[in-house]
Parts: sequence; structure tokens; C-alpha cells
Amino acid sequence: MINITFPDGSVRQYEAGVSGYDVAMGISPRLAEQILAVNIKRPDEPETSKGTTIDVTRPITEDVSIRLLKWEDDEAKKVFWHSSSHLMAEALEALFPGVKFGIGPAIENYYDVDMNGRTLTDADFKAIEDKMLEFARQKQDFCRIEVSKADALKYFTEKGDQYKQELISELEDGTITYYTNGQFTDLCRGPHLKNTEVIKAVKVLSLAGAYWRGDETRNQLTRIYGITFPKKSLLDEYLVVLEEAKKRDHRKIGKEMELFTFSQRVGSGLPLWLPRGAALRNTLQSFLAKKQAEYGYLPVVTPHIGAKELYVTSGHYAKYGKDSFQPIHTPQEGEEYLLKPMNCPHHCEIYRSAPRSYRDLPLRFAEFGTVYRYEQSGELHGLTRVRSFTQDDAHLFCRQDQLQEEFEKVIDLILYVFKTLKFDKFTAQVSLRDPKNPSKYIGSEENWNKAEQGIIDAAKKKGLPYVVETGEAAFYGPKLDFMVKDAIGRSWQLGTIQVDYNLPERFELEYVDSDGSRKRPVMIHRAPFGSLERFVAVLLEHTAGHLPLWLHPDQVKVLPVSEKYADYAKKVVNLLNNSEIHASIDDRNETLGKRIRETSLMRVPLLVIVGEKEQADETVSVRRGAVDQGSMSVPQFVDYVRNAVAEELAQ
RNA sequence: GCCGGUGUAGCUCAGGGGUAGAGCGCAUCCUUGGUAAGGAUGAGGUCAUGAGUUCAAUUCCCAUCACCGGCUCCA
Repeated sequence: MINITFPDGSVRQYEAGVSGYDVAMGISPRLAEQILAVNIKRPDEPETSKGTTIDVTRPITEDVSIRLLKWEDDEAKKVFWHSSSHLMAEALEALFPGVKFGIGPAIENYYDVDMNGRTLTDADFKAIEDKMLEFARQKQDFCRIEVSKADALKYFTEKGDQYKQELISELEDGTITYYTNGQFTDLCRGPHLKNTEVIKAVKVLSLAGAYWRGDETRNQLTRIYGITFPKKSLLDEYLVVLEEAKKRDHRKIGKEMELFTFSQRVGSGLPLWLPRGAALRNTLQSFLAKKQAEYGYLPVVTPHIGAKELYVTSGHYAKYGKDSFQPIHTPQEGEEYLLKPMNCPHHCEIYRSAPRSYRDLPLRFAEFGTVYRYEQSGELHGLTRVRSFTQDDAHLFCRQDQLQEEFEKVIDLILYVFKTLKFDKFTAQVSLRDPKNPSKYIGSEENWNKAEQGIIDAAKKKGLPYVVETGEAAFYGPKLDFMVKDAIGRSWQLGTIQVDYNLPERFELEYVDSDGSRKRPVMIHRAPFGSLERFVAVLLEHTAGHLPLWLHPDQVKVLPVSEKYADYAKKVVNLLNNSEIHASIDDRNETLGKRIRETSLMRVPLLVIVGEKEQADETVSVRRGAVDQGSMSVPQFVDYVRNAVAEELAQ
């Protein structure tokens, strides 16, 4: 007999070998129907362990704590979708004999397949969905089978599936399992559903190419994305959510709000900022510039090009020269210049422009620097990935004993920016070297260790929850990145802080220490927004374009109802302009309702209606968003707007 | 760069071998004291670009470019 502990703490005895399904059945048949998987945890596992998720039919042979997982549990969803991947593979094999399978992982809803030369298009989706549903209704059981490595290799060799062969050859004998459903057998660790019956709603979503094992030099497989649910209504809801998310797409909002555009003639990945977008950018820039001034940053300005030699010195040329915009040549001297892909080398030269004393440090050079990077055509994406973008860049040069404090102050600054803009759902990511690939990086082992430890210490000290990603470091140093998700859940890097011991060496940067000796400063690269372009994009998606009042490029609209009030309206505009509040006047003869509708589509947060019927000359009626604020005198109104902006900034 | 898709009026899109349509928007007028109001009239398009097949191409074929979803990459 074994003891099974339930989440409420109660313990029941069962025969060894009892399954999760049996346990559930003992409680109620209805529950047994609902559970998709079971999570078990042995008493000797540590507190933090999440236990192991297994098939509901797997025998349980020892004392465990048990959780019966229903659709509502994320672990159960994974099992459900993983089983759906197998169902899709079965459908594909039935429809297109000879296809070979790569990987259909549990965490994402896709399967990579080699279509054996056949091209799949979205016209095939319906057939795949129908076949999947057909198989699902057959109530195919998922059977777990343990096999030897030799047998497994033999099976997939005969089947001609080189991908599974490769996977198996890397596995250890004795740990290999198959799962079979219907006519389909797959190498798989599991766990899976009891049977396919619960899969009621199926949608094949999209196709993509994906390199086998993420390696550009290897075969490209067809990745088929899909989604399944235990109820049709859940699928419908999911599709609605997707549609809603598309409405928050910054490319759509940017067009509607007339913030930015692209021109085929200017070139792809080169954004054109329209007047309203430029106003938004400027507001963001001055917001940050003001804060940076408080933190002791010194604004600098550098050119958009630099001699090739500059980047040879920095090491960027060796690393990225071939994949960059190619050098600009001069007509006579045969000089070569590069469009600047980053500001750091220029700032290093500013540091070098004068002898520096330990008393001068830290020096913090800040620049809204526009940089140009040749991104592969397929990688371009709205404003989040472009070929010309403006970094809110700064480089801090400090002594080793100042590093920790400076780094922490940068974290404070970034948190301040994120908080003010209400980015509460960010992830801090510590990006370290890939220890398996040392040739990717420049600089000494010792410096890397120092820099990596410094970042981790600072993040810990600031109480920042972070995840560690190895292999994500820049080639010259480790990073602390702030990641934020867009409308449909894609993760983008915004703020970044990087510790760098390498560039100071390459540029032979020095300062004279208190004992008269020459020392090398440490450098911190940092950008709270990351880039204005990407930041605006994510900001728009987070707010669905309903920007905070203080940020809005068209904060106030003044709308005279009829022409006879035009003079008065102009007076209001002047007053507003003098109070540094943006206002515009539009005296086209249109109905008020129409104008309100239009401005709400434009997401103007504050609307002033001038010259309404019974109003005396000295009052305006004010609407904030959808809420009527009543009538107020013009000076009252100016105060009102000032206060509203201050309120938003203070929050 | 790679795989798949898309490119028709300001926007969202339909159409299809005989040089184009809808809804919304826009303009003018009428109606209406109102929060996405109604009516009438009208202006907008070398159907992404280039070459080809054809008596005839926006429609079919090919190439290019741009964009969309992924992969790879991301200083």
C-alpha cells in the first residue's frame, strides 16, 4: 500500500500501482473525466520543486503528494497542447505520406515537419483540421511504451526519419519512450492525455520555415502552428483575443494617430516621424534629459559617421564589418567612413580629448544618438526592429570603486522611467557569456568575471527579480536588460545596462589616480528606453494609443462650435500656447458630435469646446477623455491642465 | 538571408482576360441644437514596379520591391 497526500493535506491509502485516473475515479467519475494529467511529488523532493507531471494512466508506486490537473492548470494545458501536436502529426502523416517529423514541443503549439519536397499552403489547413478532428473523435488512447535505443533507432531508420534518428542517438539507453496514438508513433518523453476525445476544437493558424535545431546551415523544415481547445467556445474566445490584440498593434495605431510612416522610396526599415510623432519623441526625450541632468549626465553630440579606423579600434569592425552598411568612400583621398552603428567609440574619443583625474570621475556622457544598422530584410518589424534608430545612449566612465554605485544609480533611473510610464510588467534579464563559445567574445577572462559578478551583485542589491540567460551577452561585455512584451506577447528588449572593461583598454583610456599612477576607467553603457523607436512602439501597444496626458503629442484640442466664436477661440489657444500646453484650433464648420468622435479616434485625451450656446465669452467647456468636466474660465482651465499633467507625472 | 502569405480609392476590403467596385472617410448643399444623426450630389485609383504570354493584362506566367507571420540574426 502507498500513501497519497492531497492538496488539502488529507492522506489516503491506495494499492501501489494505482493511476491518477483511478484516484480521481474514487472521488467522482465526473472528476476523472475532467483531469488531463497528474502532478506527483515525492516527500524527499525539496520545497521548491514543482514535482513531476505524468499521464493520468501512469501507475504510482510510492508515497507522493498529488495534484489532479484540470484544463484550468497551466501544466494541464501544456499536456493538452503537446498531445494535440501528436494528433496534428498523425493527421499530417495520413494526409501526406512520407513526411518526416522534427520536433513538436510541449511549450509551444507547433510541429516542425519535413514535407518531403511538397509545399504546404494555408489552403491545406482545412484538411488538416478536419483530419485532426476525425482522429480526435475516434477516442485514440495515448500509449506510453519504453523502448531500447537500438530498437528505437531501427524503427526510425526504417521509417527514413533522419531527424528522430539524430535525436535518439543523443539520448541515453533506458530512458527512451514512445507514445502511440492511432496509427502514429512518436519519440516522446510525454506526458500525454488519456485519449484524444477531449480535443474538441482545432485551428491551424500559420506556416513558417524553421531551421532544424535552429541552425541556419541545416535543413529548413515547415513549422505548422495551431491551437486546440476542449471546447469550441474557448477557441472562439481565443480568436477574439487575437483580433483585439491586433487592434493594439503599434503599426496600426501609429498610422491612425499620424505618428510615423514608412516610404518604399526612402527605404525599408527607415522610419519617417510625422509632426505628431516627432512631438511625442521630443516629449520623451526632454523628460529623460531632465532626469539625467539631475543624475549628473553631460549631454554631448557626435557625428553620424566615423572613420573606419575608429571601429577597427573598437573591435566592432572585425565583428560586424561584413554585416554592416558598407563603408562610405571619399572622392579623392580614398578614405573610408562608416555610418555609425553605435555611439560608444565616439564617446570614448570624447573621454580621450583631455587628461582625466580621479577627481573628474565618474564622467557621464549622454546623447540621443541616431545609429544605423544593417538588419536582414526579414528581420525588420514596424518600429521595433529598424535600420535607423535613436538610442537614448550614455556612457559612464568611472573608477572601479565607483562601479557598483554607478550601476545601481542606473538601475534606479531605469526603474524611474518604467514606473513613470507604468511599465509594470517587465522582466530583468542578466545576459552572460556562453561558456561553450568563448571565441564570440573579446576581453580577458578576469575582466569578464568581474563584470558579470558586478551586474549580479547590483541586481541583487536593488532587489530586482531577474532571470539569467547565458549566451545573450554583447561580444564586449555582459548586460542587464529590461524586457517588455508587446500586444501579442512577443518579448522586446528596452532598457539595457552593460559593464565594459574592454573598450577602455582598446582605446587606452586613462585617468591619473590619487597616487599619481595611471589607471584604466571602467565603462558602463546604458539606455533606459533602448531606442526611441522601439520604446514608442511598445508604449503604444501597452496603452492602446491612449497615452498619458503629459505625453500626448496633441494634448488639447480647441473646437469652436461656430465661426462667430473663432476670435475667442484663438485667444484661448494663445493662452494655452503661452502656458506650454499644446493647443490647436479648427474652425471647420462641423457638428460637435462628429468632432468629438474624430478626436476620440485620435485618442486626444483632453478636448476643449469653445463657444457653446449659452456660455458667456469667458468660459470654456472641457471634456477629459469621455468625462465632461463642466465649464471653466480660461485661467481655471490652464490650471486644470497643468494640474492634470502634474498628477500624471507624480503617479 | 531563408520558408509561407499579402500588395486594388485616405482606411477596411470585395472583384476578376475586354483599362474597376462596396462600406467608412473626404468635399458641396439640404435637414438636424448634439455625443459614431439623415438625405442629395461629387471628387479620389497608371489595381506595388518591371518584363513576358495574348488581338487585349489590374486579372495568367516570371522577376523585383515593400509589407505581414515565423526561422536565423540583433553591437
